[in-house]
Amino acid sequence: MAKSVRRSTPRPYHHGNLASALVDAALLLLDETQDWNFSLREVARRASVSHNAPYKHFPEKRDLLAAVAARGFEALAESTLSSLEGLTDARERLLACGRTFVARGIANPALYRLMFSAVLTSPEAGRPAIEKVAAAKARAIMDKAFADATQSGVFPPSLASPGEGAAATLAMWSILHGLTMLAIDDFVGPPKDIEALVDPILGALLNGISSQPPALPAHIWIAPRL
Amino acid sequence: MAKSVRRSTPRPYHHGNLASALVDAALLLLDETQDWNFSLREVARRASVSHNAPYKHFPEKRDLLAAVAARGFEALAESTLSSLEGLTDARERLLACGRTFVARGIANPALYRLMFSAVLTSPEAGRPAIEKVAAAKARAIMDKAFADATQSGVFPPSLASPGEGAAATLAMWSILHGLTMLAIDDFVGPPKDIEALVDPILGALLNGISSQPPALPAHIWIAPRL
DNA sequence: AGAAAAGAGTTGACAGTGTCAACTTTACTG
DNA sequence: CAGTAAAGTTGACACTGTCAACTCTTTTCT
Repeated sequence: MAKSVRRSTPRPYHHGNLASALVDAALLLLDETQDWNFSLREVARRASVSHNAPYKHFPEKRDLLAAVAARGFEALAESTLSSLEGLTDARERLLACGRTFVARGIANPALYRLMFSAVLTSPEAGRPAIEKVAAAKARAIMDKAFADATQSGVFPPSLASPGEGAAATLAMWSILHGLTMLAIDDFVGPPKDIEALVDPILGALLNGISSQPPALPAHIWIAPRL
Repeated sequence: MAKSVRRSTPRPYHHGNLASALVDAALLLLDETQDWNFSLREVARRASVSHNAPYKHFPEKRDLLAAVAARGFEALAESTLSSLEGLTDARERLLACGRTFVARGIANPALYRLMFSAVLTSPEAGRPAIEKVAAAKARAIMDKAFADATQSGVFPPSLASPGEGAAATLAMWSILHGLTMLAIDDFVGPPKDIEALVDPILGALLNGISSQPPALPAHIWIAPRL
């Protein structure tokens, strides 16, 4: 803790990099309280800085939370990728995506809730940029798995069209998100058993999609606002 | 506003019934701010009572919110029932349930979010009783529609077994909840178009379920903790 | 009936919050 | 090496949820 200690990363300013230390502290508090109603001041306390220091890095509390959510999406992307390692069957890969998605949510409910919550969304600017790019990264992985599955014949070729493809991925996205939410918000349980349900449930959806793809009413456009 | 005015409902105490007036005010605030971070004091102000009057009816802010959520579930149950009127085809009825479910969520995002949120859940007591019974009422409607569909041959008879039936309804429940959440949290849109996607998406799931019902891993038990 | 108890609402207080403004210290720039 | 901008601090403000003590009204009990 001595000030003379040299770090491998050069610390450009007073603290080193407060910003990421604050995110760390917030991540911890989020896990402890399972709620993002903790005070900015408490976060500052944990980082051993004054109650106003955070404002030099995050204009509002919301911005800190957005940075936390971004971390969550990055972690999700990483886990998903590593869960895909070694799997070659396209359908297997889709199921693996689903399993890690739900598992991560159940492992850290408050973080998951925050990531998909709209507390972050400001009326005029929408979702903060930092979160958008992190979320897009995570989303791209699943979209790719889906596209691969289409190409390798798991789904009918019509799903390669942007419209039908979007509807199908939205369906998958929805069922996973819904299942996770219901589990972490205590509407069904116990959580570990819910995880085991991803395969059969997502499996049923995939079957339904391949036998009769969700037909998009013409002219409808689904905006993936990530 | 004079005190001498006689109401049809006898007002037993000072205000009439503050409790429900508070819920009304909170419902309004919820809709205005799209967030339940409004202050209890503001609710009291709107009901023209002192900042501490609410505590005579709700021990904590959480309890007021629970009452608000309960109202939401009751409204949902009512809408669902009325959307079912005149529909006889079992599959049509299931789709109608889905449509109203999503539509209600999109029509009042903050209320929907509150209803399914875990802010209300206290660590020891779980979800407040008042919300549980209201939610159970709403849930029972969809469960019944599902059971009817099984009985009238939309799904294979194995879905009449408690296990498979539970998994299947959970799948439906999940895809609707997930779709609604993604829509109201601004991950996909525009909302009106998402509503139009309920039929094709839920339809695909129903197809998948009937062609190959989600098989429950033995011994797994899904607790519908409503 | 009247007295006593309970219910409903009020006033005042307390610690704690998010954020603003003004200040000091440090690090980097020309 | 001076000067400026970034990073962090101190103090203040209005506001919050909740507790305790008080008052007024309604109900209940003899």
